[in-house]
Amino acid sequence: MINILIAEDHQVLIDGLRSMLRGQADMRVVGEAITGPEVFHILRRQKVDVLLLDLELPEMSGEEICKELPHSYPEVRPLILTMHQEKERISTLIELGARGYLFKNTDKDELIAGIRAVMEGRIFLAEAVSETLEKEDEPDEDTSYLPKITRREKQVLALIVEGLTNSEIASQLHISIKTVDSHRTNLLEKLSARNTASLVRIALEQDLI
Amino acid sequence: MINILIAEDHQVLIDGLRSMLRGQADMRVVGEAITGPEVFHILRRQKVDVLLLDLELPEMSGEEICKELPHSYPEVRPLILTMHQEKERISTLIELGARGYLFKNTDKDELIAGIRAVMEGRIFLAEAVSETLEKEDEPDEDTSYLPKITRREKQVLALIVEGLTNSEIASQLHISIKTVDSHRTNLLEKLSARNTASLVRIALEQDLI
DNA sequence: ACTGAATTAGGGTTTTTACCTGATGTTTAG
DNA sequence: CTAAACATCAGGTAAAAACCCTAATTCAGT
Repeated sequence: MINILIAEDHQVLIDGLRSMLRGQADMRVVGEAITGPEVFHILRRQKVDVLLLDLELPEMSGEEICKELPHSYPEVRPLILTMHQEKERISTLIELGARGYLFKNTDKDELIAGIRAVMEGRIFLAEAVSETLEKEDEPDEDTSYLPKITRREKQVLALIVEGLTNSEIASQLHISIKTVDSHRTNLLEKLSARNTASLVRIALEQDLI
Repeated sequence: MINILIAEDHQVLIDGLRSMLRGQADMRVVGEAITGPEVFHILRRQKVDVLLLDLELPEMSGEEICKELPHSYPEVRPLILTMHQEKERISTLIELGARGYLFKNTDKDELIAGIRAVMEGRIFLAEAVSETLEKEDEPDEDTSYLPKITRREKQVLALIVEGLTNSEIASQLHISIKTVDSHRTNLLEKLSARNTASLVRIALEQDLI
């Protein structure tokens, strides 16, 4: 018997998952947690094999929960269930101990397959995830690949995003305005930005600060 | 018999809704649409009383669907089902013809009550929505209140964030560079930004685009 | 010790942004 | 209907950013 805990704050989703699992004789939903702390509250008194985990729970992020789990409950296999497909987060979560990654547009078959896979100790990624991750390996052809920003450039970039001018950044870092200008030019080049506006947008979107 | 069409692109949600409606003898799910155009495709050949509508469908926004519905299918009552509670959008959607507004953390009772209410011609708002709307009246206390950005300013802001210069924005919107400059100045003032960089940061942080 | 990247910095020019004052027609909400 | 808010545009100025070229020093890795 596979004991499943659903960690999800939307009742409709919970019902959807329960309904998908209803037909499986060897699977049992042993609880529902709608906040992060509740997950641990239930784990304390209930044997759980697979944790279906929504990443956007109140009070505690999915990352935090995954980070905590291996210490206290190493036998629980977290299976991430999320709305968005950000390739950045996927690898992070797998490193933190997540055993699978599914989207909320998954169907019954994929959900069941995912649960069985993580029970057998394998890592299960939804089809869409695999596609996303594969693209990471290829050195990329024409699409914007991530250029390496240096330490200093990162500092300058952070101050630009905060709204400081070149002269303000110069005095803050005790360097010349011309140097800041150089870093700025290099940042524009590396991030393929046409001006400050797109530079800031890209920095925030790619989480480079 | 109440004929219900589910417009939702996440299979788990669809199953959740179906499962919640299963017990109701007088309700019948007559179809599932996972994109905007599909909604109209099904409406063409199927009598529908209540449309359970997710706002984030592919290919067509919830607003667009609500705007189209009254013309072609005035008998269909749209019941919005969404993740986020943005008070701005709620009133807009009600004006566009939405008959109800529910969140995805709604429970079975509220969903059923909502469907019956809109069938009887009433407007049904989830509890959480009513609370949100009430707060609109209060002029806010000390917290950073949101300055109202006008339609035009929003357009200009979006183009700034995309990295366009004033002259590019001017030709795109068919107005003078000086006018774009005015809008830009007003945006800086309204959002308390000191320059383009902070303007873009604030716009993205506050999700004003 | 050599190499390459990183950091630093200068001069000079053009483009863009920021800010000022003022003005006029249109839209909207009370 | 009427005032307020919005959208439009002008001239002018100063500051900032963007782009050009060049080049010295430092620092890490082979």
